[in-house]
Amino acid sequence: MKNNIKNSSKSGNEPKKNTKQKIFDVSVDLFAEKGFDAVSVREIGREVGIRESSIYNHYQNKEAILDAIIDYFKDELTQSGPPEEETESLIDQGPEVFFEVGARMYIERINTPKMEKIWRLVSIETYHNEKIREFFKKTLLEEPIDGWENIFTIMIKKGLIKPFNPRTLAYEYFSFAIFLFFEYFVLKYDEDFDSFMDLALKKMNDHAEFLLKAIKVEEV
Amino acid sequence: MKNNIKNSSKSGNEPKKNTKQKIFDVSVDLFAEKGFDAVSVREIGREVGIRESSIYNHYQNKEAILDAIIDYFKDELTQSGPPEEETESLIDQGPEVFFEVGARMYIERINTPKMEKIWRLVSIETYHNEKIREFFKKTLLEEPIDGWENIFTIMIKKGLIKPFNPRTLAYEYFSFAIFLFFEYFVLKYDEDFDSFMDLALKKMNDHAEFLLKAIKVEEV
DNA sequence: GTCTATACTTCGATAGAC
DNA sequence: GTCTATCGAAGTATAGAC
Repeated sequence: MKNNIKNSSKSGNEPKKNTKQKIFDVSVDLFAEKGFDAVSVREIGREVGIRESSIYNHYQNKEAILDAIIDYFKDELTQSGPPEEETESLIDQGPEVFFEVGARMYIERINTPKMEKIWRLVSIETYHNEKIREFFKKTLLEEPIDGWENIFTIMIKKGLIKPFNPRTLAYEYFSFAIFLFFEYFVLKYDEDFDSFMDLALKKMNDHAEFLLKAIKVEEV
Repeated sequence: MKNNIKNSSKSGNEPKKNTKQKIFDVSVDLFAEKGFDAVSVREIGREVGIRESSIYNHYQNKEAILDAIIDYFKDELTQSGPPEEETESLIDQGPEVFFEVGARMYIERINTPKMEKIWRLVSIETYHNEKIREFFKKTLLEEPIDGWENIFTIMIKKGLIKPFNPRTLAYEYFSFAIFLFFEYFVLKYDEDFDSFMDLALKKMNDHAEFLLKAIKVEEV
């Protein structure tokens, strides 16, 4: 069944990769490297191995390719989202555990080379494209902030941390993640990184540890 | 003497604004609003009130206008830099005072509408232009981080704060400023802000207060 | 589904008259 | 220093043959 997705021809020849998929993948590469405006449809076609006019048999126009990429990005993020119901029980295991697991879950949203490139694309086109900007504001900033505010509220209720303003805590914690994204995807993308994810995870955990030391209720 | 800069004609007619200056100002407006690539030389000429070909009598090409803007930005930042020598004595007045004054000095680098627009321009073109990106990394990230590391080192030596890793503290403090810039200039620039500077100053001071509470040595 | 050919637009930049 | 006129390059997109 699954193979039918890749090749719908009856004779089942060698599994030639879907051209539409090729266009998608090539566009991710090029957009992430050069930015949307700096990539021409001709260039995409050249990399795929077809004429630019053939692109339009698969996507209505250049913008539609970008839209498809953003849709893919949204889907991947949604799927890798937090289980919701497990939040409470996870908190009960102590704030340290929660931050550790939370950061790992978040960073795992960049768990493939393709997703890492789309993160880059989103980061550098956030201003130039209003759809991306609104998506960034809502899904990558406001929703996480609300989520963390909620988590800190629970922690305070449970007496795990001192009663700071939970919204303040949410910003204190999460703004550091935004900074890490900006530092890596915008400022340092072309530099040598053995593994951004490992490094970011470590930095985020150090940050959480520092924050916790400041707000944790001492055990008696 | 100073007037000669504006109008070098002998007869001293009505003080007509320098065309080169007009091009500069119009370009700042347009680049900050739409981004460098999205603004054409024709559009700049139209706003200035001359043909696009006349632009080239004042600047060698479009890129040269951007370079001039960035140079202006650098000069303004350098001039408003910290006095260096007063750092130590300022620290002696207590960490609270230092953070307050430091944040104010920093935010005052966006003290004119023109500088605010160029901040925006820098923020949105940081990726697309390598000169801007290198400048951002060096002058707006690494140098301030080094500076704050130095300041925290002094504070620790003086016994004002607990002996955390000063570089960690520098990132804990300053990453929040980068986040504020990103949030404002990229994500929320088009929204209603009565005064970004007042709001950012307050947020930065709240952040400093929170940080201080965590690291300050209690007075005995 | 891919190709050739081409329409149409916009861009940065230059030449030369005034 | 500004204008008109124009060039060449590059871009998106479409029409129609195969």
